[in-house]
Amino acid sequence: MKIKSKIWIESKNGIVLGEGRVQLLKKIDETGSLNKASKVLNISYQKAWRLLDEINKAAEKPLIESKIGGLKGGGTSLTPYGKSLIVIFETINKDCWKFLDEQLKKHAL
Amino acid sequence: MKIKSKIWIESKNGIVLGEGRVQLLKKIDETGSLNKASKVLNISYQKAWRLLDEINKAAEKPLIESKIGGLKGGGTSLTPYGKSLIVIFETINKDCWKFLDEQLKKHAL
DNA sequence: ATTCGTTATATTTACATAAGTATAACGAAA
DNA sequence: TTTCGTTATACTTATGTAAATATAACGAAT
Repeated sequence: MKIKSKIWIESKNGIVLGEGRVQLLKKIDETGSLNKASKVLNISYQKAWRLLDEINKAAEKPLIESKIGGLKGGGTSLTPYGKSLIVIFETINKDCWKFLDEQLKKHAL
Repeated sequence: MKIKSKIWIESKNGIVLGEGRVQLLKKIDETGSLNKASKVLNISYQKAWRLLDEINKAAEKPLIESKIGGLKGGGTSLTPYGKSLIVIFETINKDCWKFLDEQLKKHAL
């Protein structure tokens, strides 16, 4: 018997961060490109783009910046706000898992 | 900005309890019947039955007891173990929500 | 102007999950 | 033994979500 959880952060305009979105943003930060990030994560570019679009619509301040065109075609990068939000999300997520494991033990399951 | 979560309890044989399963079990406890519970919850009997089947396969000890036939056609009821598990689940779930709200405040979001 | 790799978007197709339909099995009581 | 409301199960049909396909837009450098 084990306890599992999923957490997400949302505003009145939709979901800002969940596990999948954080994973995507981290890969964008690593690669500098939404296109490359989607390939590494093995999801379609369209799905990745839609996720980013939803994040943008839900967030109060921009988490990412996109550039279109140019020699390298463009690219996507994280804002300092975006980076800090990711760290906070992952911290809370880990702490939540720890909390739940403790609760399960406490109730003797 | 608010933080949300879903938790569930699983064994090596599948998911024992989640929010939907707990809701179903509680309605079974109220009505004494899987059929009635499914109608109250506005889900098909087949879906409700499948959920119960998965619970039975996943659980180490039975959470429910079913009777087929008889004057009233039969019925489904919760075992003491099932009832206690529901209480534990709901307690942990509420405590988890509280914990997450605190974490969000702590990180100033 | 052309090239290039990217972002941005619409449209179609596939698939997994839920819903709907149908039917058998059961057993206590009249 | 017939009736009744239930559990149990298979099979078909929708439906919503993801994937696939296609294409436009962009702009720095050559």
